Amino acid sequence: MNVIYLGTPDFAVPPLERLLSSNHKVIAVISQPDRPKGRGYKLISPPVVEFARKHNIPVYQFNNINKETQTLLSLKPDIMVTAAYGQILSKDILNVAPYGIINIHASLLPKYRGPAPIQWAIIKGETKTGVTIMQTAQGLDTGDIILAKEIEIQPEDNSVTLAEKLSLLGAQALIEALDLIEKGEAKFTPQDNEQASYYPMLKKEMGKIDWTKSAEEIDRLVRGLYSWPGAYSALWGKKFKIIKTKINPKEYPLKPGTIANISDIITVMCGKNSLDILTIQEEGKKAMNVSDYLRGHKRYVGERFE
RNA sequence: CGCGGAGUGGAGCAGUCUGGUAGCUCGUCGGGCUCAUAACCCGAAGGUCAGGAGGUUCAAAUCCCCUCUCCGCAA
Repeated sequence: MNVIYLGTPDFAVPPLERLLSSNHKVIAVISQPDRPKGRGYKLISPPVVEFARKHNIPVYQFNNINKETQTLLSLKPDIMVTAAYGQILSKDILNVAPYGIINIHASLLPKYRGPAPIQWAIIKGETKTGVTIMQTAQGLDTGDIILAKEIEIQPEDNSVTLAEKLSLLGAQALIEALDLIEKGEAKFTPQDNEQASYYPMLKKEMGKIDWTKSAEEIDRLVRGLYSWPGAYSALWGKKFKIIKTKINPKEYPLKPGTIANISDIITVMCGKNSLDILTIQEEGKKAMNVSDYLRGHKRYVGERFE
C-alpha cells in the first residue's frame, strides 16, 4: 500500500525505517515544522525529518495539517500512519485515504491515553505496558483497536530505554497491522471506555522531588521523567538533576530529604525507605557518577535537599 | 546575536578577582604493614593549564582579543 507517514520524535523513526523495508511504500513523510531549539535558538528539524531526508522521502512540515486536505489528496495515499505526530487531525483529514488512518500508541489502550503514555506507565508503577495499533478517530486515542503487543517494564527501565523497546515493538506491530488491512483480515475492536484512563502532557514542575514520598515513588519519578523533563532537587544552593537512583530499604531517624549516608553514593531519607543516588547532574555540569562528584566536593551527612 | 555556567595530569575539583612556571581528593605503578583487604604507611610516574608560533607584561592557568567544545536555563 502507498503510505503517508506522520511522525515527529525519535520514537517515530524505527517504525518508519521498518516500513521502508516492507512491502509497503512510503510516498511522503509529514512532520512538525522545524522549531527554534537549544542554546542560541537554532532551528532544529525533527528526527523523523532528518531520517526521511537521508532516505530521499518527500517531506512536508505543515503549520496546520488541517488546511492541507487538498495536498494530501493529491498524493493519493491508500492509508496514512501516525506515530507521535503532534497535531490533532480534523475529520476531513481522517477521510483522505481510502483505508483511513492508523496510529501507533505506546500503551495498552484503553489505558494511558494521552501524549506521554510511556512516562506515565513508569511513574504509576506498571509492571507491563505495550503498543497498540488503532484507528485514528476523533477524540484522543479513542479509535478502534487493530492489535496490541505487550512488554514487561523492567525495574531499571527509564523512559528512554522503554521508549526504545516500544518503538521497535511498534514497528513490528505496524507492519503486521498494515498487512492485515491490505488482506482485508483486520478486525477492529472498540475500546472499553470503562477501563480507559487519560494522562496529560508532562510538565517541568512535575520533576521537583517531594522527599516525603516513598523511595519507590521517587525512584519511579526519576525513571519516568528521564531524560525529559527530569527529576530534580536543590541542595547547596544549586539545582541538581537526579539521573539514576536505587531504592534502599534502610530507614534512618532523619527528616525526609536529609542525607543519611555518603560513600560512593549518596543515600537520602525519604518518606518511606531511603534512596541511593547513583548519578547526578549539577546545573551547568555534565551528568556524572556520584562517586566522581564527591571527589571534588566535600559533602556531609545531615545536609538536606529542599 | 535569548540568559548563564564550564574546559587545569586517568576521574572529580581548587588556583583566576589581588599575574611570579601548578595544588587537593581519588585512581595508577612500586614498596611496606597485615592472616587478609576497597584499610593504613612510604615513594613514583603522569599536566604544551581547550586552541590561537594573538595582545599586554621582566613574567600569564591567571588580564585583553578571537576560535572551538561541553552543559544548565529558556523555548
